[in-house]
Parts: sequence; structure tokens; C-alpha cells
Amino acid sequence: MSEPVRVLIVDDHQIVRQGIRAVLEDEDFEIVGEAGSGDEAVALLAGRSSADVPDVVLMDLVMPGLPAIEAIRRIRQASPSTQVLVLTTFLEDRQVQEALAAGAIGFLLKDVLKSDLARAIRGARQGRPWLHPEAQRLLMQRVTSRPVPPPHETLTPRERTVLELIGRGCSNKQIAAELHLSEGTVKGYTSLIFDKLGVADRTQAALYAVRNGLVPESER
Amino acid sequence: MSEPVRVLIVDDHQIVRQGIRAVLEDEDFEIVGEAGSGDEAVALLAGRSSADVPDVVLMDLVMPGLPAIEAIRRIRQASPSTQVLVLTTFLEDRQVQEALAAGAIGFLLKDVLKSDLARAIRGARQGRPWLHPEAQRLLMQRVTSRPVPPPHETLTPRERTVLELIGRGCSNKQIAAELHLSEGTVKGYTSLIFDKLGVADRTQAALYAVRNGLVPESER
DNA sequence: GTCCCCCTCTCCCTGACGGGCGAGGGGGAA
DNA sequence: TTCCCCCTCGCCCGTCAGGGAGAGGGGGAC
Repeated sequence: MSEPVRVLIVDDHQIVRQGIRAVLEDEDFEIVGEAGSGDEAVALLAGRSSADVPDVVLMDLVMPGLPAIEAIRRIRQASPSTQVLVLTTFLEDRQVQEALAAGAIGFLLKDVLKSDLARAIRGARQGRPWLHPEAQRLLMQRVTSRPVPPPHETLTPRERTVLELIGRGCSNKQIAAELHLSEGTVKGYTSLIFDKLGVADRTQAALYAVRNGLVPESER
Repeated sequence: MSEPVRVLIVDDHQIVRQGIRAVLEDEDFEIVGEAGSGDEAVALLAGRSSADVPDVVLMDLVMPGLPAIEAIRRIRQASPSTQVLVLTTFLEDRQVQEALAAGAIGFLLKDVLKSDLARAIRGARQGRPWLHPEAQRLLMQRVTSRPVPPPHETLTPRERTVLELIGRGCSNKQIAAELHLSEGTVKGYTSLIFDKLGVADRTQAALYAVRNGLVPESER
């Protein structure tokens, strides 16, 4: 971690590139270039000596011209020491699969926090993968060729009910009153729920609940 | 509050009626009847002596037959001591206006907590109105005939940014790191935000943010 | 009958959260 | 200039949230 990681940003939107650049320059990263398309990225790599090559390429998947997947493949072929991190907006089963098959080391969504992005990039240089949790689930599904249930399906009915209340913004006390439980019992459930969903606190659980449609329409 | 409030439930879905009944019987309410339509409700009221009339009618707006607004009007006319609380799924400007004009004392959404529903009903018997916050805003708009900005429009840019992070499930510490602020400063913002939005805590603020589209699409 | 899961509860401890207050600096508006 | 809003920070204090461990009862599965 002595010298800054050299990063190449590939995204077809100039504003996005600028945003990522600003974020990364804030930390200790060296932006060695930007590209607006896969072709451009590949060309940029081709014109560099092996000592001058980026450590990590941050790449969006949705771009005109050369398909991003193909770009990943060529980049990895031309410069095996360069790692590719996919940084995109949506997460789809096939895309994850293809990107990793093409040689990407990680798959992030643009909702990533600066701190996590930094960790992912530093890790990528060391060859450490970084996958969005949902991408991990999809991968697991592929590998085992069995459906891996989304975390909330492992909730018991009671936990599910409590999660619904959390998703409506209730405090533990309110939930306890609503369900005629002791507050301690509710706390017990919340802990189990956070654990199962892989979230850190009730706010994240609430967001998870609404995103996954676990809060009835009329209750929002 | 000595004797139980006498309640009539009006909703075209039997399941909903049952749900409300279960909730209310759990507390100290007396369900004096159910009706599946406005006509039925009006007829039910007509067949009762004034001593036998419900204190509060809980009524959905979306029902076949006699328009709910008209039903409210007739109920209020036939039995002025009976208060009508609208309990519906959606909230629309015109409906609020019309329901109140027809004599309703309150306007609730079905997302209401048991405890609040109970308070609204008890209050209604005393002639105390109960309006969903958004209904209050719409009303205010009508009365002043000036647009009343939704609460989040009064946020400063910085507060808005902090709310976005809250809407992504960040803790105060994470927000501080993300924005290069002290945790104390972030706490200050969160308090102001909760105050402006009229919410109790960060979970409710996060839910508010996503519901009102304050968290960028790609950040969810 | 036994086992295991689910539901419920309790106690304790730490840290995070949220309210209230004050305070300084910067910039725009009157 | 003066005033006010915004941004930033600090401190105190009470409450809430979350982790951990343990424990009892009920009911279904085997």
C-alpha cells in the first residue's frame, strides 16, 4: 500500500467519470486515464508499456460500441497484471456470470460507499475479489445449480412480521406494543433478522424490506 | 373514556373488515356493526334509535354503489352525533377535500398503527379531528390557495445530502467519513432533518427519502 | 418419547442515537 | 453595515438499539 494504486476509469458518461475521479482523488489513488467506451479503453491499454499499465480498471457495463464483456476479455489478455472491477448500476444474473468469466475480479454497484470502493480497488490490486452481496448469491446459485433463497425467505413468520413493522418505521417499543410482546423479545427478533438479512441495523433492514416488497402496499 | 366507543366498520372487503374488527376488539372498542357498502351503512344507521347509534363510523372511500362521499353526508345528516373517520388506502387531494366537506372528522391511511387508530377513534368521539400528515399539507394548500411545499423542500443542500446518505442506510459515523465532517456535525444535521420532515428517527427518515425519490436511482 | 425449531422472556453491557444548548465563521440580502 | 442563514464544531445527557448468553414452554417430526 506504499505507492498509490493506478486506476483507469471507463464509463460512457463524462459526469460519472468525473464523479468517480473526484471520489478517488480524494483518497490516495492515481487516475492514469479515462475512457468513454470499451474500444477506447482497449486502445489506451495497447499504447502503454507494461510498466505504465493501470493496476485496476473500473468499468461500467453499459456502453456503446465494443461490448463491455469483450473489452474485459481483451484487457485481461493484453495485460494480465491489470485487474478489472465492474462498477455498474444494475445487477443481473447473466452479466455477473459473464463479467467474471471474462476475467473481472469484482462486481460493484454504484451505490457503493467511497470507503468500500477504496477497499475494493486496493483489494483488486492484490487479486482479492469483491462482489456485491446479491452478486454473491447469484454466483452461488450458478455454482451449486440450486436456487439459493434470498435471505428474507429464511425468516420465520414472526420475524417476518417484525420486519414488516421495522419497514414501517416502528421502534422496538412500538413493535412490542403492536404485537403484545416484551421489548426484549422484539430486540431478540431484530438481532436475528439483521443477522439473516446481512444488514447492520434497523434502518438498513427497513430499506431492505421496502426494496424487496416485504411491506404491504397499503402499509407504506 | 369510561364506556367503550361504539364503532361501525364500512368497507367492501370482508377481510379488511375482519382485520379492523380484530384490531379494535383487541383494544377497548365495541363493534356495533359492519357494512359492505355506503348504502348498507346508511340503511343500518336509519334503522337505529338515537341511543343505539355508533359513536364513530370507520369508512373506506373506494366502494361500489353509493359514493362514499354521499354516504358520509347522509350519515352525518341522519345522526349528527356520529363521527365519520375515513380509513382508506390512497390519499388524493380532491378526496380529502370532499370527505371533509361532507362531514368527515378525519382522514387516515391504512398504514396507521393500531395505537394511532385507537387514538383517532377516541378523539373522533370527542369531536377531535385526525388527519394524516400529507392530508394536512393538502388541506393547508387549499385553504391558503398557495402551494405548501412538501417538507423535504425546506432542506438545505447539505441536509439534503445527509438525508441521501441516511436513505442509503449509512450510520452517522459513515456519513461523517463520507462527507469529511465530524460525527457531531452529522448528528446536528440529522436532528434538523428529522425535525423538518416530521419523523422520529433515522429509519423513518430513510423510508421518507426512498418514498419521495430523494435517493438517486442508482444509489438504491 | 425425543429432538429440534419456534416463540417468548430476562439480564447485562456497550455503543449509537437523538435532544438541547451554545458558538464561531462565511456569505448573501436589506 | 447589519442581519440572518448556512455550515461547522463541541458538550452533556438520557434513551434506544444491538450483541451475547441463557432459559422455559409448546408443537411438529421422526
